[in-house]
Amino acid sequence: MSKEIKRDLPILSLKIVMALTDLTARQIRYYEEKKLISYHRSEGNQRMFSLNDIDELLIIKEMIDSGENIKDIQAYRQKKTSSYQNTTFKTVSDEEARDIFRNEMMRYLEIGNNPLD
DNA sequence: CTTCTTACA
DNA sequence: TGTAAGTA
Repeated sequence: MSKEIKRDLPILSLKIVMALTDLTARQIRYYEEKKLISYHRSEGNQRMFSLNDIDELLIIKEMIDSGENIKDIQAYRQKKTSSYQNTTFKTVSDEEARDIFRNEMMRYLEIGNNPLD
């Protein structure tokens, strides 16, 4: 049996996520509305989050705090999702994965979305 | 008590 | 984004 934690399992309540990310319920729901994050519901239409969701929320929070447009982040995620099929995977740690994701996000936001163009 | 949606400031 | 209102 694996001792690995299933980080993609939605088991966290909004309250916990708020405490873990320092985001308000309003912000989290807003990000969801803008499709900045994928979401899952459970009994009673309650939002449930996974550990991976926490990571993405933290990243998005940084993006927004650093003044990025909702639209750019949204565009990035759509592109990301649609190009997953023929991707070569290699084993990386969660920390590496988060780092890679953040860099990709940063790079994407810097290229082709420059207001000065 | 916690969360949800809708709507207004 | 915050918050009030009426629910589930």
